[in-house]
Amino acid sequence: MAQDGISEARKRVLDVAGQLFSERGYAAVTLKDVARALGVKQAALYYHAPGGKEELFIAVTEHTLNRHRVGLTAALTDAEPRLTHQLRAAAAWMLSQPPLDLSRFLRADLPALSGDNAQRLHDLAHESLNAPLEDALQQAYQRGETRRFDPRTLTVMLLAALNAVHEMKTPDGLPLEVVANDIIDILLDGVRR
Amino acid sequence: MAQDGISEARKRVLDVAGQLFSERGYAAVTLKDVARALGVKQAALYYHAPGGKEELFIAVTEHTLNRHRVGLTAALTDAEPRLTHQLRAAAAWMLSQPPLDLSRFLRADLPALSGDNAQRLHDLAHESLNAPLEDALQQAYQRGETRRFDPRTLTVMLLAALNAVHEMKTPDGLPLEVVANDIIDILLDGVRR
DNA sequence: ATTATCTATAGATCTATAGATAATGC
DNA sequence: ATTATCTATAGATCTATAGATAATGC
Repeated sequence: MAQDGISEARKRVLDVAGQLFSERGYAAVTLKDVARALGVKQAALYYHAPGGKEELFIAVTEHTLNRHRVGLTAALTDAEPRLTHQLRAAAAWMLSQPPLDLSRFLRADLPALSGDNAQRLHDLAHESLNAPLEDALQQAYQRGETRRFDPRTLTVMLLAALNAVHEMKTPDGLPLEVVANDIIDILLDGVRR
Repeated sequence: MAQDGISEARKRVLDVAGQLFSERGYAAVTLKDVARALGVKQAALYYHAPGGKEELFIAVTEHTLNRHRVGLTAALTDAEPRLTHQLRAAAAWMLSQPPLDLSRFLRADLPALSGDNAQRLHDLAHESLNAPLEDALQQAYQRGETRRFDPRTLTVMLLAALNAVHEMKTPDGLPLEVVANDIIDILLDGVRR
């Protein structure tokens, strides 16, 4: 067993449930769906989340958001300190993960939870996703790389656009990263001649 | 009764159910929720949609997407034929409507429907939302207003970003349209210095 | 003893159907 | 006759609980 108190079985539950919740959202995924994807019976999930579906969703979401906080922060700090490279690294990270529909998360998933839990996850999402990007944008501005703009708006756009790209799964054509780089080029350079 | 065979009661059902489905998605909205919002009993919905929840969702979605096709096309053609004005008009239209999370729609709502219906709604969504914007972008390119770029990617970004803006409901601060114009400025001009 | 599962089932919720009721329009 | 609702309820699904089982670790 791992020192940090997170067993193999638990990690697998969080990963598999995370994939499903991420894809279809809280309401559309039943505990039976999760159990089937894991190859266990539905009641077995109550061992890992005695509080039931809401507790499972919260644990899964915290797990996912913490992974994003670490991965996104690492991408931004490890990249060459120029906005283009940082955003490309951030985009590559986001595309390596299951799609994350923040809009649905805030508008549909969170309101289905108890007020306290909703607030906590809302804050964690902001801290894990928006904050690192806003900071990087802010610093790029201070380095003189950009004109004046609202980093909150650009961050929301970037997250929404990257999630949407996940959709354009390019069955045949160009790889996702090419499309992601297009997105960043547009955000940085625009399209006006 | 209206000539076009759409009664007042039916229109109200489509509007109210549309608001709910748009906000929380197919799975998260129960027929009881819709009925409560209408002030009727759940069984009454089977008069308007004898086929049940899926049929209701399909009617509602077709209603919503057709409204968008008309509204979006009108915004684009009525605006002065310059990309900035056209996109601002398109943004104003989208923000005047209930939020539309295309990502959730494609990834969570459609897969819950029968294959045929999913395909039809998928096509209608593209025809109503993406196609008008892609055409406008294409024409702007041909007028020489933009550099070369992929209109599909920019359209997906724009729709995702406008939906996300719906979220930043600016309890106190600046009105949504200001944020929407920021978005369009960034897409057209970028932020790089 | 702890971990991770199982079977069986209660209780709640949700979709859908059957049949009745009342108002309006021919 | 058509439109738009209602009450009552069957059947399916979903969440959650109780108690048993088997493997591993002390």
